[in-house]
Amino acid sequence: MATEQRPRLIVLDVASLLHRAYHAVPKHFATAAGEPTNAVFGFTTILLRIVDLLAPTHAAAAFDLPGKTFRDDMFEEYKAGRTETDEALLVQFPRVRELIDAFGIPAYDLEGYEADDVLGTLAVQAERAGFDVFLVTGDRDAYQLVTPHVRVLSSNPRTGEPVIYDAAAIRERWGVAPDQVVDFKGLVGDSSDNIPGVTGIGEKTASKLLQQFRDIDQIYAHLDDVAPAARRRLEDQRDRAELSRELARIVTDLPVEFDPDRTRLWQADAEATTALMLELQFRTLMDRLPFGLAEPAADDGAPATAEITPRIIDTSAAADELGERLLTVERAGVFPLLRDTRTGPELCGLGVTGDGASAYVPCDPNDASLLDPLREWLASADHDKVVFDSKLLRRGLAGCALDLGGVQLDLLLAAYLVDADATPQTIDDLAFRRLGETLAPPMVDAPPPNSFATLSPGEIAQPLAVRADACLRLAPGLEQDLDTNDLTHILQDVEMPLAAVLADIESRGVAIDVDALRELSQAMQGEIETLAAAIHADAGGPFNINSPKQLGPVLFEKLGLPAGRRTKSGYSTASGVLEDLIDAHPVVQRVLDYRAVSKLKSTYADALANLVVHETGRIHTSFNQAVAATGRLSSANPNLQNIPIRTARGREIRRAFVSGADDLALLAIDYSQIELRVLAHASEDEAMCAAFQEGQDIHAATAARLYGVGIADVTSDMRRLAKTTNFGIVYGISAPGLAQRTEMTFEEAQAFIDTYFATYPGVKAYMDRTVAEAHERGYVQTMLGRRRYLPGLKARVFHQRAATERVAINMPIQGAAADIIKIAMIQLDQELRRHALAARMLLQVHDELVLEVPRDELDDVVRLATESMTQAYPLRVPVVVDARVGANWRDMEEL
DNA sequence: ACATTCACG
DNA sequence: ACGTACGTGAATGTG
Repeated sequence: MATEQRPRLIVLDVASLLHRAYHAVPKHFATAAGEPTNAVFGFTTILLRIVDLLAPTHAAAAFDLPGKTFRDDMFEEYKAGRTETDEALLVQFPRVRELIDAFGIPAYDLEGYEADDVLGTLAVQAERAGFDVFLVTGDRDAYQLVTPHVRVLSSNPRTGEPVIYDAAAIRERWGVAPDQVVDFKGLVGDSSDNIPGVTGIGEKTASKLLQQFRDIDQIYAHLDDVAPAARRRLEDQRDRAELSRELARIVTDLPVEFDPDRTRLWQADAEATTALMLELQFRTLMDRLPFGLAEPAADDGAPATAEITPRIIDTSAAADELGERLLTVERAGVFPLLRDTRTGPELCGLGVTGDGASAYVPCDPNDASLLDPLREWLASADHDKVVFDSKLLRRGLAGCALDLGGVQLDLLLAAYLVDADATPQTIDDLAFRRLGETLAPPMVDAPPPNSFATLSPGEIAQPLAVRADACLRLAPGLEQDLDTNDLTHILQDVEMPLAAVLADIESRGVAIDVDALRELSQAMQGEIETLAAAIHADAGGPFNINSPKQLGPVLFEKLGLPAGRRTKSGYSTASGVLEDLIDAHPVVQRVLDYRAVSKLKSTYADALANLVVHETGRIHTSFNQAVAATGRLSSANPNLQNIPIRTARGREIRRAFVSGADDLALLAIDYSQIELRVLAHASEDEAMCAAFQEGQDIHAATAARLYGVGIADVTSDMRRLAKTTNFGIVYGISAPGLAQRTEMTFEEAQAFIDTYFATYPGVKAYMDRTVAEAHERGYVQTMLGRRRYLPGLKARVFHQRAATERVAINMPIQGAAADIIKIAMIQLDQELRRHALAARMLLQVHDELVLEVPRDELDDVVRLATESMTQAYPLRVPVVVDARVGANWRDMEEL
């Protein structure tokens, strides 16, 4: 049975879109005359994207009118507490209205009502008239309007990617049906509209209640069946719940009339549009309008992007043909569609562009047979590929047992090297910044694992091909920038090879003893409850110990402890502050203990256990190679670079990091004082170099010199102060900073630093030189040439400038240490393979590598790892590492 | 979304 | 003359 294609209407919540655009587009977008245009520009871009995405036949725009609405009469506080809208945004409202008029999109509004109500009314009428409706708004109230033919189009606030909400998507997000959305909001409230809701009831509880009882009235009819905590709150706040529900309810029977003729696309006024686009100086956008303009731009703008029509590879014959063709292509852009799983990214499809042609190869993660004919080309070192984020692509391909060779340029890593403080999150980001283009159609999310949703090849082929093509177009500019700044060798010899090593490390994962974690968690829970009870007794009543806002008044008002530091929002209760008050009241120690145990339980014991892949007992972190401005790696999901070590209780967590089998051991090798050794090398300070060359304990040697005593007469206090100062030096020391961290006064700290510089004059000279050079060039660099730009050096506010100067001192040292361990990792990986050893790296923690090693390989691996780490970048002082071995990451023996 | 706190190097 | 050192990520509470 042929179903007739329904006409498709989009209804724009203009204010909501404009707000979103205002915050998404850089503020420097303005006309030559200085009129801000960033929001209007962003709005237009979003509109064009939506039109590309949905191909609507009709469009309408909904506006709010200034003045009171019926909701203000219901509730005085409605939308109170909103911050004033920026002037720079306000002036763009009339502009966007002009634009919409010029596009021929009719505007709907009604005094006393909000855009939401207009949206709702139009949706109801249009659906009745046989339309498919998409409500374009960031306002989640609109979910209540969803029906089989009415959907809401929002965007992911983080990525900006469009998301279509139908009944299933709402259920997935909130666990309720569209007609329960008002009840949901009634319980949860909405801070942006100042809808109160029931305090103490959040999304989780509301969702559970509504699944059980359908709506608020039913909940109140069956209060006896509600858990006591929630019941008390519901009983106390019945009025608020009911009022909130009514505030959230959208009116759908306003006296406005949906007109299918007036809303038909496109009835643009070509002349008015052209004039407006010229006035707003939107030259690049003019080419992208889906309708003709009155006259071509006077001077030619950027050439319109060639139409990209990827061939969809859906048979093995087509795949064979593509595989052969690619072997004749010199350079190709490759862009994958990936989805996140607990084991890592999973490949769902591949876009390839090269030699003026493009293709899309779908890939079922369980059956990658269509990619098989591409195996040779993918692996070939002789066929250049340009990609964005090669580590992610490698991991996706590895899941399909495919290798990647010939990565000639990784755009993410290139952009990171060119300016680490402005690293793009996505290729869309990079294209926007470097080409001034908004890539269209937008990238789509892969369907989540275990979902029945699938993407049709038609939906994804174009977005992937466009991005594969963008890779090729972005390459020359970045190659030029790398070359100009002498960064090419770091990319080729360090970052890109490291990406391959990291992909391997991440895929392998690290074994976790889940039972150990669960036991720890239980013990901690008991401790937390005991401590909480004692703290509440001390305080004379219950309160949330986790809330600094509640804890502050309890300690400093109710119990009258001497108040110390303040934060923006009240008393500081940071551990440093509380530690000074330990003797003032027994509750203080309990709070500190409570904090410590809660932290361990929630951040480590529970979080890690939840991320273990059951089938393998392992956990897979992601090392981010392009976030830290100094060149360091970072680790996330989970962060395995901040596993506790400093306290005995914290170290328990490390017991759960184990080798994957009895015949394997964990080997941890860490650099000894690598940053100070780098400092000694870079500064060529004679005394510091000598101390290292003689193999002295650097902190003790420093103390001996500072206090003018023999190294044998250094007390532990002297050594401790010297150690703090040595660290401080690397951070770009300041007297207040040192005083803060020691018992010294400001004056003593200043004198101490002066003595330090007299002791190590080469260090002082190096620091002065570094800062002077930074001011001259506007950037600092590591020994390898990795750069960091420091615009903050020009700050006129002293403390901002001083802070940037500390960054200038720290980055070359921290960054060089990062460079060194990166080189070591690449070399060690090669050595392990060259010697056909099964040992592999598992983790990098800035100055430490953790490996999993067959016990019979231990001797060889310790030798190779030590060699790789100490010889990675020879310094004029010895580079020293310490090795430890054990069955877990806590109980290790020195070698 | 932002602030506070705290885990690591 | 900054209640602060440099670099990260995560959990929690709150607007």
